[in-house]
Amino acid sequence: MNASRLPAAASARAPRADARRSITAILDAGAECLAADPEATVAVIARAAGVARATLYGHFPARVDLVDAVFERVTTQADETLQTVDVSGDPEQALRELVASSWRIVHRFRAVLAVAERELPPGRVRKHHARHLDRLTELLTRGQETGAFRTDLAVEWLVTACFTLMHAAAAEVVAGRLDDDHAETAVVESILSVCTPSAR
Amino acid sequence: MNASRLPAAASARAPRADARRSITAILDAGAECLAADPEATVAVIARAAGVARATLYGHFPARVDLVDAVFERVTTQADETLQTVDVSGDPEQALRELVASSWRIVHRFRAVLAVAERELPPGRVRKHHARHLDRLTELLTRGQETGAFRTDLAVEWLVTACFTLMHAAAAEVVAGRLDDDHAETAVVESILSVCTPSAR
DNA sequence: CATAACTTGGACACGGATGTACAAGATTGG
DNA sequence: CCAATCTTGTACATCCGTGTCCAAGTTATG
Repeated sequence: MNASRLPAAASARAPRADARRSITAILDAGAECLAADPEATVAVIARAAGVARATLYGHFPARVDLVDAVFERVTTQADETLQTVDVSGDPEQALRELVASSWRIVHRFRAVLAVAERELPPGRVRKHHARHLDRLTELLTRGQETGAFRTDLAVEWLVTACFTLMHAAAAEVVAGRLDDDHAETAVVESILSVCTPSAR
Repeated sequence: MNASRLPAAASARAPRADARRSITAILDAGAECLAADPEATVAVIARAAGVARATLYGHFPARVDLVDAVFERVTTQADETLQTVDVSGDPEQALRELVASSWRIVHRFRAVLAVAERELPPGRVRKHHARHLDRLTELLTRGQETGAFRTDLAVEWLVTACFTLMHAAAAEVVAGRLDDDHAETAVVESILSVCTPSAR
């Protein structure tokens, strides 16, 4: 379905500089557009990328392929950013820092996650997301073992709670009901409260 | 657009028993279908209601009208259920009970909320939702005054956190990553941890 | 610079959802 | 029982997004 005029996937070799430029433009625009509107049209994304629709279809045979590529790219970039956070020290402090670094990213691409969840084959999402889940899971588990975090709730739930609260904080900022500074305090403190053993 | 053959909105007076039956059937099916799939088609909903598509359009001139009506109905029913919860006693205990009663409802209709948020004019959602927000806000405020709940975070944020955690728990149950009992414990305990002053 | 690789714009087929329009039949309610 | 009210099936007009196909123009690259 795509081997005639335009190089897609892993057909021949050495894509031209030309093509590479288009591809990254499309991927960038894709991330942007899908983040703003999960139902963004292929046509819209192409226009935003400053490229003809036909060109886009040349590189991504179907919408699904585009979404998948965008999703992969976004998660990869996020991963690179988050790898700079040191999570090996004091669990509580590490969680503070990880959350502070994560919540804006989590937010910026929540919509991309949503579209991926809806349009990609089952499992694909979790696979790409694994790194992030794992990082948090590991930290929380370690914290549970050292007694820094509560053990009466399952790690999986704690992970979910963390992500959820980050999303919520970000959404509130977008809605204008919370400013950046307060949001960061709120999300960090709330998450700590949830993960920490209650002294009540 | 709808005054010729079928009675819509508030046209003439006294709709026939016949019609009232259809309407409630449609509303029920609408809630059901939209809860299962936010993108449920008008045709699907009509079929589920055991009614012809034309009949549905007779009562709800456009998809939007249907969604609005379903949303209103759902929030109203939820409100009736939640009014049975006594929130005048000990704040902590009251919050426990309110959350326990709420999260299943929140869950059952989270998708309806989603569709309403996407298809209804801005503001419409918050208006219908006001009762629920208010109830929680009131309780939390009272608790802050009596010292039962933390005051270092704004009530608005605490409200958001509560709703968010309920949604999350519901979503986990749906995804099969959490069973009902554990979910209830998790959501109640987590919310309490967030709202309660930290003794750390 | 010549050739292969890439882009472009527009036309088109297709499917699915929305909303309109009727004419004929079934119910209801006074 | 009769007239107004409802329902139904079906057909149709529209719009919109996806994906395909080309022929002609551009651009990169050995």
